[in-house]
Amino acid sequence: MVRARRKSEVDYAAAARQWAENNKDGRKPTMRDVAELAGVSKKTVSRVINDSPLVNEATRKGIQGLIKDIGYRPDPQARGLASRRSYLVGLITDNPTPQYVVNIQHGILDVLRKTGYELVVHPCDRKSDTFLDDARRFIEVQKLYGVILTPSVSEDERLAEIMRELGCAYIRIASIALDMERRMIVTNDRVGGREAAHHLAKLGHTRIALIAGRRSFRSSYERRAGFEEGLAEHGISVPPNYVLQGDYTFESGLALGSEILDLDSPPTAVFASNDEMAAGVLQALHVAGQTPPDALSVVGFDDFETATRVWPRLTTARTPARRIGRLAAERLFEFDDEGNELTGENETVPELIERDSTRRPRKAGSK
Amino acid sequence: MVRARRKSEVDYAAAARQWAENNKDGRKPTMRDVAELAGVSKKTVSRVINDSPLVNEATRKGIQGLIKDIGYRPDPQARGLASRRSYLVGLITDNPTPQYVVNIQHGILDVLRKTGYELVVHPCDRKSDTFLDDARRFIEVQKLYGVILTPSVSEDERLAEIMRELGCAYIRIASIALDMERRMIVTNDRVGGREAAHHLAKLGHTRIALIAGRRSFRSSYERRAGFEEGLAEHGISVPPNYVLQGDYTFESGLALGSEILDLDSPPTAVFASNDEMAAGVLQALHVAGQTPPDALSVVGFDDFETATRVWPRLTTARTPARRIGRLAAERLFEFDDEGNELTGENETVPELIERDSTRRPRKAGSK
DNA sequence: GGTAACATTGACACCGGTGACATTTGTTTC
DNA sequence: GAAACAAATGTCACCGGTGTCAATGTTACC
Repeated sequence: MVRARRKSEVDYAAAARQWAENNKDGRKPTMRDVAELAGVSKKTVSRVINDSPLVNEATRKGIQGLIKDIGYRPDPQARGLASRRSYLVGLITDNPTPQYVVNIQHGILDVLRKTGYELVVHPCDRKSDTFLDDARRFIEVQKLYGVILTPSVSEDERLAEIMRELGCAYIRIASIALDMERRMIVTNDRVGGREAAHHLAKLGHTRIALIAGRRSFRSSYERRAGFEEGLAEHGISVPPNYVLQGDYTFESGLALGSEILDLDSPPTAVFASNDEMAAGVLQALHVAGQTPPDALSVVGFDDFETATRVWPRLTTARTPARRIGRLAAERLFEFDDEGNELTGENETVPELIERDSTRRPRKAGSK
Repeated sequence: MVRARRKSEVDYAAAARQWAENNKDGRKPTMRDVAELAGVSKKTVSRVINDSPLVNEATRKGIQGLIKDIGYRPDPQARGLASRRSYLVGLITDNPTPQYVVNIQHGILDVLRKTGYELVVHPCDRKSDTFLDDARRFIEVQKLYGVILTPSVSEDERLAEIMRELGCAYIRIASIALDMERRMIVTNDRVGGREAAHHLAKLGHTRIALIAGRRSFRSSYERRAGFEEGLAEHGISVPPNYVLQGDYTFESGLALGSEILDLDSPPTAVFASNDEMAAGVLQALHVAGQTPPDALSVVGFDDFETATRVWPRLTTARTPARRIGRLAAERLFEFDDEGNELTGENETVPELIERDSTRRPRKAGSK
């Protein structure tokens, strides 16, 4: 029972003091320093910082204390070089909405901060013909621990294939499950579209237009499908001339907004597939001297900053971007290629936020 | 003259072919592979990839070709470990405006992409009491090549002192020169404030309110000072009850906007120290059922996305964030502790963008 | 022809860790 | 009390480069 004494002549606290004295010049301690002070081999220290179970409890405690006292930090480069990995997480994005990207970043960093990993950002252009090569090089050269992908790059199968080939853990954020569960965070945009539809239907709208998002984004399809499904439940459908093709930019919303106004029999409401386009529609109305929501109810999607900056403030389906980032990062760290159960959530569902950009239609019994 | 032949029996192209054949299993080549194929020592290869002048021209060309052919990429970890540095650039921010941050990031990456360096992002909270320690650890542990600091962390002298102490190159982005020229990118916000003032004065405004930005941001002071200076040139001054203290957030603009409306004798124009607050003021007007710019002219600052999303679109002084990021990164790479001349620009000047949120005041002869 | 000066290259330890495997010590089993 | 085993720790080469300094071959100059 009482063992411990074998070598615990070593007084870790004293060792720490000794270091403080002998190191007036402020050299950063290395693993070797720790090992010498503790009277053990580097390997044992290595085991301690890597939480190996093969270490005596007393030794572990002592070394941990020593490490703390002298402020030792393992060098990620050296660690990475020896173990052929790195302590970097990549974020590959090509999303046009800055607010989305920043929120995702914050969410990821919420998790990374506790881990000692760092986030390397990598915006890219999916249309560039060097896109795949660039991404591969990035991942390979940096030996990334893992990568988080946002729409629309997250939807690129060729990229996913590369990740697999390189054996790099990755999490894809997308609006449907494109991959094995452990590799996905799904933002259920379809539900968001449905909610938006219900909202407008309940208000009494029947003549409803739809502005679709950029074709290369799967969310564009999901949001639309959800919306049409939702309307269908109320026996409403969107006629072809009420379906407009946008690209998720404010400018497209602006242009399409005025197109809507010019229609022979304009709708009483529009669902724009994101806030930026919804903001564009609102602006088109203003430019035309009309007053939303009286002239036209507008529903957006995302609830990023823009939604509350415009007037009237947007009714919109919220995409909890920061939370999505957090989930993605958490999942990355419990990433598991052995196929064990994963614990965390992996789906977010948009919540409809009702604000001022929607109201009952005029004709259908507005007050 | 004709030497070259000494050892150039080595056929680099053949060596490359040989590699392709013997490496069916797709191992990543290392410097050693290159060296062996080229029939030289690792050190010589090292010299080639580091552009050392101590290499024979023919040898250099040959090795460069070989490197390209077999797709060799030096390992940044190994390189960094040996030379006690890294190929990472840090971006430390605490700016509340996502659009600013993303644009700065893009600007930096525009430059980094050509270099092989990667960008590690590090938002922080200047008010946290571990802020300085966290930053120090980040820089020290990652051995950052350099760091770019944005307002307001860029204005923290204690942080700058740490950077110097760690011998880490850094660039501070701020609205005045707080440091040696080679360490600064100055965004001349004062001029922006002045331009805004001239604009309003020329329109005929005399009763002008001012919403100041967050006190902890130097830009807040500069924008205000510039604005007041500009007005002074027209013999106008801002009375104390027209000066309101905001914090650069939309919400503060919203709240202060309604305060302005409640004033006994309201101004005919407001200068909000950034677009977010200006957007808040516009919204306050809308909420109160008033119509800008007739009711009140509003000038913002920054010209980020928000400026064009709101209605009326903001007249504002543009902060070229992406360009600022670019300049900062360029400067970082020509950073020079020897005090040689620096070539690049290190100041940006805001440009006033006139849009729809300003017009002549009613009383003073509006049409 | 001898040698100094240069241009070019190489040898080798080392950066700070980890992996694979060996060793030591204490405990159990029979 | 020897064998067998488990727990705890150590040894040593190696990850893929760079720094330092020495070695080599050439050319220049007297």
